[in-house]
Amino acid sequence: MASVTAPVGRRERNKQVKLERITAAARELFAEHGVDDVTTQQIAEKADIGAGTLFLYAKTKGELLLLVQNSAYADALEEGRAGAASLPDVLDAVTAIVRPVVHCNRIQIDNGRTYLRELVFGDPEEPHHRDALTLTLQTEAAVADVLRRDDRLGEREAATLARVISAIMFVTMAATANISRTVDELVQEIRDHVGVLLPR
Amino acid sequence: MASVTAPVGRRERNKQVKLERITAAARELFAEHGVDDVTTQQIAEKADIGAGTLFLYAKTKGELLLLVQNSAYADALEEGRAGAASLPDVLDAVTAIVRPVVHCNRIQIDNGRTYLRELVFGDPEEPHHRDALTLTLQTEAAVADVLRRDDRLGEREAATLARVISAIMFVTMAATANISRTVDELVQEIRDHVGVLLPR
DNA sequence: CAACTTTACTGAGTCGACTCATAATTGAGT
DNA sequence: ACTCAATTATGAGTCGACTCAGTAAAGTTG
Repeated sequence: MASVTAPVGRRERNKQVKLERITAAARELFAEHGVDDVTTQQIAEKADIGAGTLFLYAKTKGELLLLVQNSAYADALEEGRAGAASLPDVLDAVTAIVRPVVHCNRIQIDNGRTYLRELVFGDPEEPHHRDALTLTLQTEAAVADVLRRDDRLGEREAATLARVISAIMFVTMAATANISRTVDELVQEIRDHVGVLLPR
Repeated sequence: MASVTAPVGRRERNKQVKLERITAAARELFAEHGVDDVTTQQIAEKADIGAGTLFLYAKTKGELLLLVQNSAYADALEEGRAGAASLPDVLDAVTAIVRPVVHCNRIQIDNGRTYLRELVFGDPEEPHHRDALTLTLQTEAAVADVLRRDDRLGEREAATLARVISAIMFVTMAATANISRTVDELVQEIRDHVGVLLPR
């Protein structure tokens, strides 16, 4: 998990600890039962905090899901970057980034759907929401890095193509938000589209 | 308003009447106060039915919004088709269809956002949901009809281009779901994109 | 360290979407 | 007209997300 925050007084440290307890509790419960079948009370109980305290760390249950998925997403992106580094073929390398990202949004299909819904329609001013958008851009940047290896692609072409791939990932996941598809099927579908777009 | 249902016994007629009362009540209240500031109780009261009865006509409050917006959407599409018929220029004609459709999803910006959210993430098996998807396809068909006037565009080209325009409308509205933009600004933006795509 | 300010925590309470057991209403069969 | 079996309506009740007034824990100052 990629932590970004800085430590200071006891207050800050306590806050950090609680945030992590909440994240862990929510992640486990969401993964096991699905977002809709977990109450905020249960999460609070598991995290050993008061029911109201939860809402000091995430304004809504939806934001809480963003919080949880973000931490999984950050891990997935790291994994994808590492995998891509050792793959010479550009299409393989892009796929290596795509797979874990798709995977972490499909641990529970309904959770993935709810996550995307929050991402698109939640309040973009909320901190966890901003984090989510940042991760999206970081994914795009990772893809662009891979694309730049192909010297037929200039800086601009790589950036645009990366955004297009990012859009395809998003649309593929959103369009299937209600449908049971395996991660492999989704990844293959995205890979096919990307294959068409890359220079031959 | 484009009604589709057939009349039969008293039972069916009563049902129809109630559905219309509900739709009218919800439409007024949503338009005046916004979806989030209207309770299902208020709607039931205004429609003069029991609180539970509402949920026999729409499984969730979200479905209720689809029900309402669909009837406005159907009107808007009719208006757009009529307007397009008298405009010789293809770009103007497409814009004539686009404008009322965008408009009816922006009467209240939050309603538009909630509508799109339901459309993408709601249960596609629900009847009102299917109606909404049908309207989207009908809009696409109306655009395709206009495009076919240009004889440089074959049947396939017109169909594909119509879908692309439909996608642009959707994405433009979704991407600005959280942002205050006037209808005119959105329409202009869409028109610009379409202008680029049409053959010159 | 005592007095005081600021920040964080708490859980009982609110509010509203949705359910469900019960009661009407309808239409078919006789 | 009179069963009787659907079908439809009802509203009190449930359940859970979120709030808020009161309390506790840091931090700060002299």
